[in-house]
Amino acid sequence: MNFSLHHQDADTSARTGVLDTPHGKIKTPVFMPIGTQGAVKSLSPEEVSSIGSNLILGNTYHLYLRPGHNLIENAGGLHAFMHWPGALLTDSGGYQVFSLSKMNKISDEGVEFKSHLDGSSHYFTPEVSMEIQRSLGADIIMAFDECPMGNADYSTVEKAVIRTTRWAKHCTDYLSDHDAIHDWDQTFFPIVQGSVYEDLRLQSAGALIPYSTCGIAVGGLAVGEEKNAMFEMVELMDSALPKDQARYLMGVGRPTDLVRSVRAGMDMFDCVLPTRNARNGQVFTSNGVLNLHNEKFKDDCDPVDVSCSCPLCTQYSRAYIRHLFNINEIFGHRLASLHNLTYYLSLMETMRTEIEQDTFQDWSKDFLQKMSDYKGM
RNA sequence: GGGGAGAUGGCCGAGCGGUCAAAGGCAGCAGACUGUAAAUCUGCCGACGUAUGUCUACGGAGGUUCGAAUCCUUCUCUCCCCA
Repeated sequence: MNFSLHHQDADTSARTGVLDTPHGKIKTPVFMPIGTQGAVKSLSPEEVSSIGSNLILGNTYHLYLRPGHNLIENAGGLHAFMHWPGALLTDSGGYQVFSLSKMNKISDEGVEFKSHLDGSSHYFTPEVSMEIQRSLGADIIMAFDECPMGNADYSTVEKAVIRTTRWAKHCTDYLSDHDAIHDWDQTFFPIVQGSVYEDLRLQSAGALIPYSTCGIAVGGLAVGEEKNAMFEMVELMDSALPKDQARYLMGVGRPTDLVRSVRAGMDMFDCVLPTRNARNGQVFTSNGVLNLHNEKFKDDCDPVDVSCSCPLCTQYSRAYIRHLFNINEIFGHRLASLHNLTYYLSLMETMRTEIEQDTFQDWSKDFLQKMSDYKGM
């Protein structure tokens, strides 16, 4: 796999590029829909593909617990198992160590955790995470990291940085000793930690760059810290990370977060918001966020967003989608998910175009100015 | 005709002398959601008021009591069993 820069914006750190993966070329900046358990919730792979996505996420922790990575390996890998035609990235399970921390015990070697499904005990080390990700066979595999909460104190974060560095070595050692199982290469991305502490971020980046070949991730953000602190870290990473590698800002975010982060030189994003919020009745539009449950849409025969080309906006009214949510019909979840992903993907496409045309500076300023009037964007 | 059970807020349903404007569920209304334990979670939900509060309420009428959704009388209606 390789990453090539295509165009560097003259006025900001924004850039376009191409990630050339064994399962297709990915234009960056890119937003990756999340398919944690081998499915982008409520949607078929064909639908996800049809709205222009060619890189989605899976999750090591969840797929290991259910249905089990051996099954997926025997099925020919996650691409084949879920019938996904595009490229895949699997997260390592590191985030679950954080989000399910009540059930976990972290040591320098790994994490002992209890399954959230049946309480059974399991043990993840960097090696185990790599072993599972070898089985799953994603094009991009993520380092097993420790992701402290946004309000973690300095010494906790420092420990996490040290552990994450050490674990990155364990990951790459395992990978060099164990070839890919499937017929394509897998590319390893380390994950920078350090929370909102500038020196720890720089320390983490410096220690992890040796382990990255064509991409590196920034983790541990959008986990409860101040938004300004988050962007300070993103900007810090812009200067600290190699220009010729893809930068993946993990778990981010809202539409304005994406624009601000692209301005700061980030190339890859993933977030549950478009799909989760869709299922909860909230859609992102060019004119702000809409809660589809709201009574005010009861008789509203306009499309959700006139400027959107998704199936929801081109074929159905606000009154209809509100009705679907009102009666708790899954078709509503599907349409809203398609819409939100379409919104995100088209936002990325717009940014790519604006960067290529060297109009990104003005465009992004206008966009952020307009969206500042809208809560939730 | 005889015997029995019951009527509670939009609906279902608990409560069986004060701590009851009345549990819980549903429906309704609003909000939250950032590497997905999420089709989840939170708040509101008799009326008026921002609120302390005030008023009206547990089928109707009357009564007992300091106090009644809860006890008594009676009326109306519903359901079940036997003829």
